[in-house]
Amino acid sequence: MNDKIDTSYLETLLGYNARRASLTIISRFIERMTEFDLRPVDFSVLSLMGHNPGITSRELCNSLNILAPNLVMFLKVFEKRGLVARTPHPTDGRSMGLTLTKKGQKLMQKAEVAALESDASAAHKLSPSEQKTLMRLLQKIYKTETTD
Amino acid sequence: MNDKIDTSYLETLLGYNARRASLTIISRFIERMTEFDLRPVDFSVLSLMGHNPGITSRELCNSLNILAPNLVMFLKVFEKRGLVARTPHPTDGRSMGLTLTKKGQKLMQKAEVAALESDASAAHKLSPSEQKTLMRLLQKIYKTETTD
DNA sequence: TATTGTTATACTCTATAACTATA
DNA sequence: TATAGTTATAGAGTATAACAATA
Repeated sequence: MNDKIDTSYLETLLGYNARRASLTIISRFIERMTEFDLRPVDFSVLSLMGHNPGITSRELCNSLNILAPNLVMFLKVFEKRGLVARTPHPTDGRSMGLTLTKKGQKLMQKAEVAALESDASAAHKLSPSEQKTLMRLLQKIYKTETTD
Repeated sequence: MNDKIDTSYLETLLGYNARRASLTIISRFIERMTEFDLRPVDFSVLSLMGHNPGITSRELCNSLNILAPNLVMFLKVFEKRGLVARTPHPTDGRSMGLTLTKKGQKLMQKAEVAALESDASAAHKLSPSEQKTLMRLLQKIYKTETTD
């Protein structure tokens, strides 16, 4: 299609390659998650909640680089869908402890399996050892960064 | 900071790692490009134009996954800044051939050097061979995809 | 009839300022 | 005073529909 267009310079850039690969993986992920009516952010928030029962909004925001005002809306929708329960924090009266409901847990169980399947299909051209290497190198990049 | 939050599951997902790494690299890139008043999209468009003189809007859109209506605005700004010249296409009266002006060329020469520097600094924790491997694996992922 | 480029517009995502209640 | 959560809103980024000019 773009036969005669030379993209060789852009392909020498790490940022270009990372963004293209990231978009490829995520667009596949988005498609896969429509079944559960979850966007990538929704998935991350709910997954973190499932693995960290009682987590607070602030902790979610810090971990996922989400701004507080934006999280509020997400949580409202989750509550309306019956996926999340908010219970008063035992010691801090300002905070709310967030947990998945039974319904939320059942949904995320299936969604997390689907997520791994989506990953596997996006990386199907890579050998298991290449996939491991890729994950390691990616983490090496973003984990060396200060969060803010 | 997020000491007690368990993100281990998310870190097993390729998509999560790719997105986090991609954001790390790109936020650094964005910062570096403020000097030239270029966003990542601007850089990609102008770079592709520099390496493919006479490229058309449609070709840019296809190569970079940009929608035509959005490109129009970018090009207007580029023209106003004196970075891009539009000349009638030799054979197709509908198309316009896009080229960098002298000013655009000088800007992109410096910007492309800065881009490579930004990349290098984002990947400073990776050895040269690791960087090469990372690029290869990323390309393997998005190049196996059909563009549309 | 199909395609390039364009206009206008809508929608989503992300960001900022200001408020409340608790600490 | 500082922080957690909330409200309202603004901005950037991305998407859709419809049109004129040319093929």
